[in-house]
Amino acid sequence: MESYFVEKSLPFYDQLYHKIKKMILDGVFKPGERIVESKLAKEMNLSRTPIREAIRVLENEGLVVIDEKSRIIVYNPTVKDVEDVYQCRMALESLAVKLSVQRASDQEMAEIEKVLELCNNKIEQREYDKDEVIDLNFQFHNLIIHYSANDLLQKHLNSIKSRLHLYRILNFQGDDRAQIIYNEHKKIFDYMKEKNETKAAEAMVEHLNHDYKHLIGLLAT
Amino acid sequence: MESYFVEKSLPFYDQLYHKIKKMILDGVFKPGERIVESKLAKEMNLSRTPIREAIRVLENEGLVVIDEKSRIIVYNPTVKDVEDVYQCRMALESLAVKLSVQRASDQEMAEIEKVLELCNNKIEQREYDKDEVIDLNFQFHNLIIHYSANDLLQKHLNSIKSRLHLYRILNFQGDDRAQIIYNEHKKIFDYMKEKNETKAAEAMVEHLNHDYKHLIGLLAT
DNA sequence: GATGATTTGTGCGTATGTATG
DNA sequence: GCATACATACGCACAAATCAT
Repeated sequence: MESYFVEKSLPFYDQLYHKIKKMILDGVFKPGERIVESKLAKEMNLSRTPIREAIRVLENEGLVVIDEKSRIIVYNPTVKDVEDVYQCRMALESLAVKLSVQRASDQEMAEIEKVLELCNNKIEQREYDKDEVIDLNFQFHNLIIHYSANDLLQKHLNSIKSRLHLYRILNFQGDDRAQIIYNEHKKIFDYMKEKNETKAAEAMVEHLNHDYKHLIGLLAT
Repeated sequence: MESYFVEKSLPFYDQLYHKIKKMILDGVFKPGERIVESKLAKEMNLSRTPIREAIRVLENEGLVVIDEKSRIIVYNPTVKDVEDVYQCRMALESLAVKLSVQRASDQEMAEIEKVLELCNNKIEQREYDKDEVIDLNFQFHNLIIHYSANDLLQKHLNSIKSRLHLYRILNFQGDDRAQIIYNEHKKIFDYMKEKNETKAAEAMVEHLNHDYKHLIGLLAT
């Protein structure tokens, strides 16, 4: 009978945290835009209390900022912020790769490889769905982070990923880097397979550095 | 007249966040202990509303955990957590050192050096105040982090520092490592002065690794 | 500016769930 | 199992600050 239990739904403040976060990352609320508690409350059919709790969490994560007049503003990154984020990302994701090399099982490695293969298959088609490729690339990074088996590392990288998502909303119009990215991912993975964590980490840093340069290029326009 | 303005005091939820955090880090609330909103509210002479908002932030930072019955529990680290934290700390503080080498002005470098000297002076006395030395060591790390001039990095390291503080409460009885720590700090700083960021970062990782080993040793007992 | 409408900060009441006896 | 005492989740009310007219 145990499998028939009913999930107790999460408290509103928790659900709201995820929901508002998603709205920001999906661009429903745009960077620099104001969020009004009372309006949100009305739209969601809830009181302001759980909404305020969710906002405090988003504030702590840096996804919203409280201005000097207590208004809630969606975080609006500066170019310096992008640099800061990428420096941290390189430090943390290169750690993630090293740990994954040490800790990922054969099966887990096979999973990462499968994502790479799928990505390669997509790219080889003349007409492929860009979003699918983006998603596979995202998965590649996520799997490595996940198999690093370091909860705190995952948490920090999660908050970094949120910010990256925001940058995408701000500027996303990729010229076609799918092939380049695939090659770089492949290189990282090959070193991982050889259990060469140093080289794998270096390849990751190099990859992220290209990504950074590319992003900065877009932001300059 | 402009310099005579009166500071607008921070909202309660914000003050409470700092206050409750301090109480946890000072050991007023001990790891594993329960915190009861309504009691806190009574003690502080406030309603539960701003307290709840502060708790949500502390929860997000991992300093308190909400258990399956919605109770607030002070975070109680496991040995695995210590490993996780130190891995992240090494990745991030070695980045901090590298950035500081690139970015710290001569004056800022002199400030770090002064902290080191003060520390050395203290140690050379037969009878010195341990807490003062601990504080100076803390300052050494803090200055390096600060002069890295990367806001996000500082934020992540701040949350890591909170956790380290908790470990101290759990187990703090240092056998005397003051001299060893000073030597390691000196080594890091000497490389910084030579603008050798790679060596400085390596020395930092080595230093933190010793720290980690030491802490694990204490936790084992 | 003065006035009414918003919006935020905070207190409080209540329902629901949990522990205790 | 029931009754009582707490705790938490949430809605609601009101004051102070801010905004708009």
